Amino acid sequence: MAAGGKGGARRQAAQARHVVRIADVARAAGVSTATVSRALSAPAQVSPAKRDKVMAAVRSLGYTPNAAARDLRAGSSRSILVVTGTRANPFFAQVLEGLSDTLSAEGYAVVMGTCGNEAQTTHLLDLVHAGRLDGVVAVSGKLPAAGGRTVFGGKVPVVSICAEVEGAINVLVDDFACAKAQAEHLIGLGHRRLLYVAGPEGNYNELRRFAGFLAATERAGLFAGEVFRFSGDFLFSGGAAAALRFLDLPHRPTGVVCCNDEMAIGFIKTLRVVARIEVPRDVSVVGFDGIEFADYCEPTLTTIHQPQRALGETSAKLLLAALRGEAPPPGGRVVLEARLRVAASTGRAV
Amino acid sequence: MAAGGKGGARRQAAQARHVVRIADVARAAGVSTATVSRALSAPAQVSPAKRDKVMAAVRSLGYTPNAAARDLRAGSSRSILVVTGTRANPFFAQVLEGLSDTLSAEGYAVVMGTCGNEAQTTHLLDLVHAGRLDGVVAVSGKLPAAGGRTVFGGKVPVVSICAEVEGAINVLVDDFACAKAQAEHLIGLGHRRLLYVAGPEGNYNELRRFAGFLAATERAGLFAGEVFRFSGDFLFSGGAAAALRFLDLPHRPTGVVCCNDEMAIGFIKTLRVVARIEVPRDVSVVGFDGIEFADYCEPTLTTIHQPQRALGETSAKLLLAALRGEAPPPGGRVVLEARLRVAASTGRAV
DNA sequence: CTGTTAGCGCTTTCAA
DNA sequence: TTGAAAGCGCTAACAG
Repeated sequence: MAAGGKGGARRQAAQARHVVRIADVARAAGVSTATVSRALSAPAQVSPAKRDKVMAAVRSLGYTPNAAARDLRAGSSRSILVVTGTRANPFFAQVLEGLSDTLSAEGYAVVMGTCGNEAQTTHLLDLVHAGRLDGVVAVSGKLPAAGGRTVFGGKVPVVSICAEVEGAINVLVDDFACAKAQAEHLIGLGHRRLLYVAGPEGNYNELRRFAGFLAATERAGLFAGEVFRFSGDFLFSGGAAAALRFLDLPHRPTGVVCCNDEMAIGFIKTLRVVARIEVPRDVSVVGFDGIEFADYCEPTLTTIHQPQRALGETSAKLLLAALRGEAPPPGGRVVLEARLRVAASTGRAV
Repeated sequence: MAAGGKGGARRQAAQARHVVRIADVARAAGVSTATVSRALSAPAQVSPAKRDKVMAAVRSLGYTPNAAARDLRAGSSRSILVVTGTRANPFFAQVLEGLSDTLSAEGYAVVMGTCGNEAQTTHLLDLVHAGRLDGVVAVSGKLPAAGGRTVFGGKVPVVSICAEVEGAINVLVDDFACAKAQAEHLIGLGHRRLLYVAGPEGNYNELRRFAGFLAATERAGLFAGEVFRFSGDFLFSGGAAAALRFLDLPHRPTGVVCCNDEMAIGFIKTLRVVARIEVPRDVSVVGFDGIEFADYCEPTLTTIHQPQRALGETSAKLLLAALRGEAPPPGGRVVLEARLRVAASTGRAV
C-alpha cells in the first residue's frame, strides 16, 4: 500500500499517512539512507557536517528507527521474557522490581508471561521460538513447556530464580538451610510439637524447605507423633485453612513453621478470629520470605528474610552477561544469603 | 535438545547454525514459501494434501515463523506496553493480573514499563515510536512523556486506568464519591475530628479523594480546626510516619481517612507499637483499595473495595476493541463500581 | 489452488 | 567518508 502512494507526487498525503522512515530523513538531509543509519549508530564514521544535517532532520521529522526492521536485520529483539506463576505476590513483585529495573536500564524490554494454562504456555514458547525474545527468566521454576517443546529449544539463555533448573543459570537461596533455621529457632525455644504448613505439592521450594524442616526435627530427636504437616498453597487462604485444621487437632502443636509469609499471616489471623488463640502466647509461628506485610501484621512476623531485590538484580546481571557471550558462574549457580529475623510471632513454649 | 539428538552429528552443526526458516519448510514439503505461509495462516486456501505435507514438515523441523519478519510485514507487533509506577503494590498487581490475562489470551505480549527516571521514560517512548508496541495502558496516570514527546505521538491507542487522562480511554472508579463515603462512614459513627492521610502531592487519585473527603466534612459542618490533613506516599512507611505526627497532636482526631490501605495499616500498626493505641477502641481508621492484606491485618480493615481484576480486564477489552478499530465507549470513559466495606477498624466515636 | 515476486525498513558490505 | 544495493524472513498481490 505504501508503494502506491510513495511514487505519486503528493508527498504531503504520504507523510500524513505514514510514520517517518529512514528514507524520509535521508531525503530531508540530502544524504543516503546508509549515512543516516551510520549517523545514528556510529556517528564517528560520518563527517560532522553531514552528521549535523542528519540529526537536524531526525529531530525535525521526529524519526525513530522501526524496531521490527532492526530486529529482522539484527536477528535479535532486545526483549526478555519473565515468567512467573502469579504477579499478585509481594515477594515476587519485589524480585521482579529488581529484575526489570536492571534489565530496562540496559535497554531491554521486559515481557511478562504466565504459564497458567496450555494456551498461555504455547504462546510463550512461540514467542521464544519466533525469536521475539533474547532471553528468559523463570521465577520459581515456572518454565514454559508443552508438547515436547521447552524454552531451551529457542537457544536463548535461561535464568531461573528461586528454583534449580537443569540447563539454566540458577539464582537461589538455600531453602534447606533456611527451613532448618526456622524449625531450629522453634526447637530452641523449647517447642517439641511442630506443625509444618506446606507449599503446593511438588513445588521446588516446598520440597527443599520440608526437607530442611525434617532435618531439624530429626536432629532434635522429635518423633513422628510430634511432627505434623499440612498441605498449603502459599496464599493467605491456605494459611487460614491450615489454622482450621490445626484447631481440630486433639493435641495441638505449639510451634508452626510456614512455608511462606502469607500462609503464616493467614494462619495467625484465623487462629485469633476463630478461636481467640494468640500468637505467640499460645502458639509460635515462623514465616518465610520476609515480605513487607510481615512487618505490619500482628504480631510482627518472625521470618526468613530473602534478598528480594538482589535476587532479581543478580539474575538480570547474569542474563545480561550470558547475552554478551560471557561464561556462566561456576557451577551454573549463584546462592544468595537469606536469614532468620526474629520478631514477635515466636516465643518460649509454655 | 530433541532437535540436537535427532539428527546425526553432521546435522547438528547445520541445524545449530541457523534457525528454521519458511524456505526450509517449503523445500522439505516440496511447495513454495507462499503455500507454507498460507497453510499456516489460512489453511482453507490450501489443498488438504499440501496442507498436510506442510504441517508435517513444520512439525518435523520445529518451525515457528520469525516474529520480526512478520512484524515488519504486518506493521504491528502484537505487544502492549503497560506502564506502572511500582509493581510492588498489591492493588496494582491485581489490576495487572486481570489486564495481562485478558491481553495474553488474545495473543498479545505484555511489556512492562516504569517511568522512574528520564532514561526509562525515553526508552519507553522510543519503543512506542519505533512501532514495537501496538498499544499502551497506563496505570494510575503514569504516562511516559519527555522532551515534548508523549505516547500519543506514536498513534497507538492509549488506555488509562485509575486516572483520567485526556486523549486516552479512561477506566476509573469514582474516587470522589468513594472518599466521600469513607468520611461519611466515620461521621455517621459520630466522629467529628477527622484526619486525612494523603497520597503523593498532585497524584490524580489523591486530588479526587481529598476533594471527596472535604465535601463530606463540609456537608457535615465540620470546621477547619476539626479537620486535619497529613501528606503521605501510599506506602506502609508513609502511614507509619503519619501515625507519629498524629501522636504529637495536642487534641487528636478520633477518625482517620487514609488514601490507601497500606498507609492505613502502617498507621494502625504504628499507633499500637509506639503508643499502645488500639483501633477502633481509641481511633477509627478507614482504608482505600481493598487489597487482600486488608482482610488479614489487625483489626480487619474497613475500606473501599475496588474491583481490581475488573479494572484490568475492562481496560484490556477496551484496548483490544480500539485495536480492532472499534469506537471508544461514550465519553471515552468507563466508570466501575467501588464501595465501602465495613470491617473491624471503625467504631463509634467515644 | 499454487507459485512468483515485490517489498516491509533497516543495516552493512562493497566500491568508489 | 559516502552511496548503491543486497538482503534479514515473511506475506500478499497478482498471475496462472
